[in-house]
Parts: sequence; structure tokens; C-alpha cells
Amino acid sequence: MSPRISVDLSSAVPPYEQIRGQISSLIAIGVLAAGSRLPTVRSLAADLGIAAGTVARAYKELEQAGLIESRRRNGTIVVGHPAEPGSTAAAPGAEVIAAVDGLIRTARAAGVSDETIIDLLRGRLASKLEG
Amino acid sequence: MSPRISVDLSSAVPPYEQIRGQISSLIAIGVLAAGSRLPTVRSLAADLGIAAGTVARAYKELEQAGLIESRRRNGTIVVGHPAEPGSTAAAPGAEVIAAVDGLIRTARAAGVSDETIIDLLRGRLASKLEG
DNA sequence: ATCAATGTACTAAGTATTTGATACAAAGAT
DNA sequence: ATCTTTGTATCAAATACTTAGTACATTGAT
Repeated sequence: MSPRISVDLSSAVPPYEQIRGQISSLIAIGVLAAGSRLPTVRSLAADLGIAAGTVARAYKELEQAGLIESRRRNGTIVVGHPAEPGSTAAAPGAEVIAAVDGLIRTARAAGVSDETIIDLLRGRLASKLEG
Repeated sequence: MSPRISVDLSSAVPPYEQIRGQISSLIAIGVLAAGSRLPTVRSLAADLGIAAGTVARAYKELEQAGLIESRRRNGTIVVGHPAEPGSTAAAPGAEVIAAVDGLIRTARAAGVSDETIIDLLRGRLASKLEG
């Protein structure tokens, strides 16, 4: 399976970050539902042609973020939303995806570049933490 | 004035990136309107306690992004939106800010972490470019 | 009890990035 | 014309990051 994960070695974003971000998005979207098994670090590393330690680092950060969970021999599985342990089938992020897409549409209509959208989001997130 | 720009040297984000992102956000929000004068690279560098070249790098990238413009002796000014050269007073990003804040609210209500919000936005932006 | 499969920890090396200093170029003021 | 102020370019050094390999720990199966 290893659904749609790929790395671009020529990118400025390091491979472990690409892997982490892609898996994070897939989980948030619901493509990787709670309980899904992620590929083993060795198999994913082999598929991507990189070292196992690189994949392991991505998994480690995802686990620290509470998105996945490692069972030693059983591999790595996706953790469900902390608040909703029962809901298995429903994609939890449909509303969030809609909000993201709406933001992209609004921003582009206003002539705001993609980079600036991210800058803005970062800035608002930071200020919402403080205030 | 140098409105509210600060750098956190202990952050993983390099100083020039912090400066670039903050100014980018301020422009998008409308705090720095078209025609506003940015502080000189030397004065801002002195305020922040860093080298002028670091600030210059941030300015350079902002100029390449089309957000600001350098006049040699006159300093650096904020460029207006490319599509709307006439509108001076109105903050062009009000709708965009609302969309950003809405996204943050929706995502947090769904239990999505701040990091994941950014990952999601990145992923959607990338896929919207391709498809 | 043993084995095999999985994630983890550690480390050394290479690579890339970032910074800060200096010197340079441009442009307006005097 | 000269000077001052501003941004720009260049470059070397330091710093940090990333990677890949190796060995280890854990856990379930046989």
C-alpha cells in the first residue's frame, strides 16, 4: 500500500520532512484512517530509495505529535482523534479540508500568493497562541 | 516605527526567514499599506542586534516576491497589489484574514493541531497546482 | 526458548545553510 | 561635483542539519 508517498531529493525540503508532512496530511484528510497500518520503516525506505533512519525520523516526529503509534513488532498504526475514539469510518477532516480550500480560493482571488498564505497562517497561529 | 518586528534567535527558523515572514504577513494584513516605508536595512539590523546582510536578505526575497521595492537612496517601500494599483486606503486582505481565522477555528474544533493545519494547507496548495 | 521482524538509539560524515563583515554601486541632497 | 545615505554583491567562516549505516531493544510467533 504505502499510499502515494514520494520524495523529491532535489527539493529544498529535506526528505524526512516531506514524508512527515505527507503522512500528516493523509491522516488529517482521512485517507489514512485510525487503525491503518503504515508501511514499515524498512519497506518504505526501500521503496523511496533512502535509508531506514530517515523514515524512522519522520515516524518519530509523527508519534511525538500524537498522530501515529508504534507497536514494536506490529508496526506503526494511525491513532484516532483523541476526542472521538469510536468513529471509525467517517473522515474527520472534511470540514477542515473545505475550510482550507475556501481559504485558498479567497486568497487567490485577492491576489495573495501561495507563499504569503502560509506566512499569514503562521502569523495568525502565533498571535492566537499569545492573545 | 519598524512595527512589531522581532526575531527569536533560539528558534529553528533562521532570522532572515522570520523577518521575511513577518513583513509578508503585515503587508498581507494591510498594516503595512502600499507606499509605506520600511526601515533601512541598517536600522532594522541595529534594532534587532543582527547584521545588516541578514536583513538585506529578507528584503531581497520580499522584492523578488513582488511585495516591496527598493529605491536606492529612498529606502524600501511596500508595493500595492499588482491588480489594483489605485486602491490605497482599503486593506485588501480583510477577507483573507477572515478565511484564515475561520480555518483556524474549524481545524481546532476538529482537533487538528496547528502543525497539521500547515501541513494540510501545503498539501492542498501543491495538489491545486498540479490538478 | 528461540527466532524473526520491527522500531530505536547512536554516531560519524558529508552537505548545506546562515551569518556577518567588507567593499561596492546608485542616487539624491547640498 | 561631492558627500551621505541607502541597497547590493561577494566571500569566508561558523554553524547546523541531514543522512545513512550499524548495533541494540522489544515483542510476538513458533
